[in-house]
Amino acid sequence: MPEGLEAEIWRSASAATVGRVITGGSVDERVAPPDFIEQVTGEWITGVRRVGKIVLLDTTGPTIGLHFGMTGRLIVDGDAPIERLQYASARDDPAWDRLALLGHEGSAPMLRLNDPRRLGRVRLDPDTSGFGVDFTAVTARRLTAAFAGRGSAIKTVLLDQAVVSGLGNMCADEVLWWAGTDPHRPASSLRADEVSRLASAIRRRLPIMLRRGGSHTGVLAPTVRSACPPCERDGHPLRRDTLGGRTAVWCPKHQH
DNA sequence: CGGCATGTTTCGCC
DNA sequence: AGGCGAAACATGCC
Repeated sequence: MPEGLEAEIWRSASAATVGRVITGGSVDERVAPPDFIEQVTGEWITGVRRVGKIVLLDTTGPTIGLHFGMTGRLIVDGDAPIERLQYASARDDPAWDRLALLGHEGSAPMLRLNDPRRLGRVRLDPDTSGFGVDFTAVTARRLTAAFAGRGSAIKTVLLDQAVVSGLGNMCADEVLWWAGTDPHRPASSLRADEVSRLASAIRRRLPIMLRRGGSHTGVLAPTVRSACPPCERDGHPLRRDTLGGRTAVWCPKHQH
């Protein structure tokens, strides 16, 4: 579930660490550089940013990049901003901590990356140059340019972080549902009005889901995805297809 | 027990 | 060269 929306929630929560010094910590060396703690200890956190699905902590030393994979979550000052991760464990087992950053001596870690499946990554000075337009800055013009020459399915192209950054599987299905676009359509085949509807769906629906708490709060919420009930818009049964190796949930009646 | 799961990276094939 | 799709990664959960 960690998509751009979750990264945004965690970025926001991480703001509490700005101005603090990193006094030490621990990492799982399978997901972070071995000298990570050494590199950041003694540095101050000067700001927090988000690029796509990555949370960036700027420091007086290197920038810390946090990538959450499929099951990672961030705990700031002992508080998980997103308690229940869909499809991930609801438990908060310290054995799954892949990173812990310590602040004031004697207090709990100011930041913990907890990730059972260990598909997340912790990086120093990550290269963020390859990311496409952020999901918060999508326009019809930018999408049109990005879709040119892309003959693969629009759903797959939306998930390509070099095209639009921050969209994950659930949000991609969600915006296609709202735009009324069949996820199998070749991206380059979308007409101007269809690209425009898609851009509007991304700009209008995602902020609503962000306010509701993340990518699992849409029309195609996890329970809907697994049960495929009648479409909320027109009553036609939703369909599940495998597309680009992932599950696509969509309505064959109103998505063309 | 078998199958499925939100994401990225890698690899082989056109 | 670069787009594309499949496989791999790792592990909890239903």
